[in-house]
Amino acid sequence: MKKLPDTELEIMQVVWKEGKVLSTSEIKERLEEHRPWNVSALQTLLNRLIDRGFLDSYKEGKNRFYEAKIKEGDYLAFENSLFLQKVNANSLTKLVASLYQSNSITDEDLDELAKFIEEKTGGGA
Amino acid sequence: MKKLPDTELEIMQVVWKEGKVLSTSEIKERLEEHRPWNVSALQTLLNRLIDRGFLDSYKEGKNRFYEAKIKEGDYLAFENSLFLQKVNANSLTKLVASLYQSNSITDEDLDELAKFIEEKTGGGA
DNA sequence: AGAAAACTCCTACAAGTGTATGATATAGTA
DNA sequence: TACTATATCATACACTTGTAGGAGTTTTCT
Repeated sequence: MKKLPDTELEIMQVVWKEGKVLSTSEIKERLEEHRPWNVSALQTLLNRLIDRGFLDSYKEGKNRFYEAKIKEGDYLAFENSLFLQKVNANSLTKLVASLYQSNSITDEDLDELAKFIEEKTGGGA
Repeated sequence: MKKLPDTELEIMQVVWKEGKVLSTSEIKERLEEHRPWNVSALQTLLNRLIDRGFLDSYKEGKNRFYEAKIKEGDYLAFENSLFLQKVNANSLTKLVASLYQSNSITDEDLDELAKFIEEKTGGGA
């Protein structure tokens, strides 16, 4: 697997979120909740995602439809793990400390995370 | 600030780690602890880092020396925060859960993180 | 000084990424 | 069928990123 370029990831996030087959214009609509998109540019990116094996597509009449071939969880596992390694020297605490010190996360985020950790490791005593 | 390309980040990590002014060949040596580097390619990247404002340089005789102009912590804050937002929809727990499920981190990593959280929030009761 | 060695600088180029124009195809409608 | 609206497709192009060759400089050594 390879890291997706920013714009292609944006598209995959829409497809993953909807969780079903989408037409080009449906994808465009969802994407435009965030920023304007040129249809042809979108087409190019969709084709690249097919080449990468992230999407499948078929045509029905006038429209082309797309569906995810790679699971969101699988891709996130890949990209998150790569990021931790490349940027934070594989140190989870370093990453969270950096986020906390720069106020990118709040005490509430830490509380929520603490609960998750408790669930995962607390039972093993 | 802008996200650094992979190779430029590799270089900055060496400069940050050493924590002092380094010559081209010193940087090359450190980099080559991981993989081979072509000197000219390295020069190009160093120049790009100067253009971006990440490095300063001066020449002394035959050699050129480089020093960091941006602090590691400042850059990490930027990149970590951006990554959390773009890839994990700003959910810290989602990020950590993904790392844990894919075995990219261990129970020990979670324990260490739990201690960090305790330090930061535990005292505020 | 002259030759050799070490290092830098200029330039180039292929692949990847973001963006868009114009041509073509399909569907609906008078 | 001819017209129109809508969508796709092919192609292109500039900018970014990764990589490297070769010319030019400065130092070193004899």
